[in-house]
Amino acid sequence: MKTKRLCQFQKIFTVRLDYWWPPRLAKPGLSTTCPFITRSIMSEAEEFEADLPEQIAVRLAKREQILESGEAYPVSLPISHTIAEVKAKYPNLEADVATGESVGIAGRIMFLRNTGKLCFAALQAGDGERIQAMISLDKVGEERLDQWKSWVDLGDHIFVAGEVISSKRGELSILADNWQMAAKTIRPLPNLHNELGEEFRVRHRYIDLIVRDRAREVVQIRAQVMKSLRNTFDQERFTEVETPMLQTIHGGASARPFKTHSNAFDTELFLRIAPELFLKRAVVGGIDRVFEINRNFRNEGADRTHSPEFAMLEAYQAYGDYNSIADLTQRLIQNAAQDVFGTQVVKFEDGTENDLSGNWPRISMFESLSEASGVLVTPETDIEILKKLAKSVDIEIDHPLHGKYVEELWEHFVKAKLEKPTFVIDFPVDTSPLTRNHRSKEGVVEKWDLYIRGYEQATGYSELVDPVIQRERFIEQVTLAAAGDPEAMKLDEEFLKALEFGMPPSGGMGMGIDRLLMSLTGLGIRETIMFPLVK
RNA sequence: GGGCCUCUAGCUCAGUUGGUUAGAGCAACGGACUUUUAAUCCGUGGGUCGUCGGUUCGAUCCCGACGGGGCCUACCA
Repeated sequence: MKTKRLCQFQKIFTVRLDYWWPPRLAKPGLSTTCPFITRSIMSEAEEFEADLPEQIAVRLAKREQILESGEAYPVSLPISHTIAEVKAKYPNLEADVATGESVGIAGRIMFLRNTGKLCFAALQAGDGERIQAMISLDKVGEERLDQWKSWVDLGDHIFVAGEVISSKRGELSILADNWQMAAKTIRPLPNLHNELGEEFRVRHRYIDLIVRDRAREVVQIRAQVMKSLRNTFDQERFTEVETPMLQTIHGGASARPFKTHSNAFDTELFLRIAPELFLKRAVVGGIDRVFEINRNFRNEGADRTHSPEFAMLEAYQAYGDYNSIADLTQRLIQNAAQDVFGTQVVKFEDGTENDLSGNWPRISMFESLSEASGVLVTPETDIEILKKLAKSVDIEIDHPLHGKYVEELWEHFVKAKLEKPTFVIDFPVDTSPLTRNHRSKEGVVEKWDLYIRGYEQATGYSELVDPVIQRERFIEQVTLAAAGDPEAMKLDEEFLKALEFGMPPSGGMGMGIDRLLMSLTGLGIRETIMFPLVK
């Protein structure tokens, strides 16, 4: 596929050189009276490479013809109204009415019907609004009508000036006094009557955006969700910052990083897997309520819920804890649903609903696991008992950490049964190196994961701010790394130094924006990201 | 990483149990049409059947490798 595309591209390139380099002489058969009619598109197209895809050769030929008598890509056009403005001004015209108002509009041709002396075209603006243009012999004259018929293709950007009327069929239209090419297209739009395949849509998102309303909607929804999140943070007096994406030590999460190299510093750099350690430095510095929405990069598998680069939200609140930050998270999501959809019960395309309203339950990881499995599981439970339990339900775990077993077992026994948004609270200590020990329970930390529709949506902590314990936890991680766990964190001395200058007690949270969009729309991650990475 | 499936025209897809010339709709080209909405009518062109190799008298079809894509599984705060 790739090589085929490349070949086509090279062909076009070759054709262009061929055209521009030896200055082209006047065409044979060029008539002084009516050049556009006497030279057929086909004979023009035959001058191009024979194996160039036919429709592209034809359109390149049309482009040349247009350029000979004017502009195919004019720099500006006398546009007086958007399509939406014209439609808003005349919402209910009777059939066959002339308004007397002249406008100039532009749009992409999405429908084209050329008949003998009257041509119709549906022009579409970027926002998807459409209006009909009518090109008639008595308004534009024979020459311009013939040019319209031979030069204009589906997909072209066209400017039309004329009176706003309604057609005999009652459709709001511009009856053109004049028309002009706004941008000639070289490639044909795909067949608009069939659904495009998923792969085609992802690889050609710009076409998807042209032809599919929902694709445009998702882009708008995403923008509105971002705006709503920032509004909520603003209301709660949080400050937005941006922290390094290129880091000398990757930390703040356990994931395999992308590596790169700085020539200037002659040093290995990592694309960040999380902004956490820098945002905490900001809190140390006195930015008490801080958040960042930006990209994280993880060099791991990609599937319906994972993308190698993904938008991440992290927020830290001084003098908050994992309860206050859970409350904040709930408000962020509920406000987003309310702001964007006007309801906290969002509806998906397949008819299912996602009820985000009310106060979300908080369940304990150990208690819910004990209940679901019928085996009492606590931080003191012998790891051999956990191994036996895992074996009894065919879960294979090969990991030295007690907490890893607890989490895996919890996912097996409880996760799938969660329907409403739920905070799962109080995680094992040994898998949460950046989290404060629970204020009253032994062996667990003040951490929650938020699950919505079975996906992990967000996570929150009472942040570990004791620099001595933090150092111990890091050393444990480094020991794990030495033992071959590639995801274990590296010791970040600069971060520890910052903590030693005193970080106030804080709550912190992280949430995947793409997954939030999934929860709000029911779409897969490759639909919520406009241009997802494809090979 | 493991398993299964898939790749045919610009797009969506048929089809060939291995056989002369690979089809449809839309799109394109030529023609007719002053109210079309996937118009209609007449005519025409367009394909290295993902790539390379093997089996065969003969391969788009069978086999293998490679490449693209998908699904399941594993990994993934």
